[in-house]
Amino acid sequence: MTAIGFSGHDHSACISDALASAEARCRENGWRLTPMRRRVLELLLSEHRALGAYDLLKLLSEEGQPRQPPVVYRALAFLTEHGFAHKIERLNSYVACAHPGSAHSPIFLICSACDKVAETTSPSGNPLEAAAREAGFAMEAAAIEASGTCPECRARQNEPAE
Amino acid sequence: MTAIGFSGHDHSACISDALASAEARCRENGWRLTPMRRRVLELLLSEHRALGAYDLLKLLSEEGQPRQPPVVYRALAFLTEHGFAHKIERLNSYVACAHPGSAHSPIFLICSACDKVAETTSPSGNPLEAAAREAGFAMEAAAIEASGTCPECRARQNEPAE
DNA sequence: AGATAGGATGTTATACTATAACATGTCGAC
DNA sequence: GTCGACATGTTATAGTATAACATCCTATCT
Repeated sequence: MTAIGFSGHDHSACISDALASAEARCRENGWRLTPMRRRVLELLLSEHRALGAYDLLKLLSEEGQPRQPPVVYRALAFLTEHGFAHKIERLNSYVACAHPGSAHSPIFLICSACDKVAETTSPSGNPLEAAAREAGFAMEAAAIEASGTCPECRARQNEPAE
Repeated sequence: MTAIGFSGHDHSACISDALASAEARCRENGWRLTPMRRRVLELLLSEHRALGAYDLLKLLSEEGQPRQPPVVYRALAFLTEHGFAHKIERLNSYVACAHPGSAHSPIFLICSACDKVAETTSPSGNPLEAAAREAGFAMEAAAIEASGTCPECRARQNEPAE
């Protein structure tokens, strides 16, 4: 599995796939992908970037009636609960899931230069499992977040030109 | 390296070791472990539990003059910057570092039943490194946090008695 | 069609987390 | 002893999140 987010993918397909997958999974499970929830997911999908709840709120407000925080928090709760989005704790913000449908313990690579967030998974099984087992700890959920510089921003820094 | 925090260690030694280590490292590096900073570290060390900034603020206030948020946030900034404490992003709170002195990318095991936090490290090198390298990502910092149930709380749940 | 029950959204208010900005104090180097 | 650097005190405010209650929508049963 490879990191999705920094470059080299057809992003419009990425969006439509994710939406189609979300619709299918909701239909199968009897969840309701309401217009509000769908719209928030679309906004999150529009870029591989983490958006804060209040960023989303602003975008939603610009589209019509003013919205209140609970509206977007509720949509985010639905999306994260069912694996359509993830919260990036370090940024207090949210990204669409890049691997919808598959159960996974994601690893996020957060570029501090351009704010893009790539989602990948551990190549060699989940390392936490080993650490948790050793400690006798029953793991339920995990968040792995790394900050750094993405390939594109590194290239940009090396040929700074001006 | 084993997980420190859930049980089976001499906690008073744990506290005095950490304080001594912090003092030594500050002396070596010319950092100032002021009374305020030292006190916040002591409070964090008093249990292997994550404390919020406002919890600390309350404890400090009870000890004397009322304190304002920046006081504790500044102490926390100093402690985290120099590796004496870590922030637990999922909880918006802070723990004393259980492995002071050694450079490390910690893994936190957070018990959702008793709120204790154990700090351990990956047994087999850092898995993020591999994922990051594969993505061409230059990693600077990482946070690995797992939620679940600690051994003691699991035992308690299994023999619930009454 | 009407009644009803569950869940989704609207709305107000407020709690919790964090920092900006500026004043004041402390301590060591010169 | 004064100067500069750093630490702390203080006020105000920004940013993140949720409680609580009202309303509405939709699916189902009769």
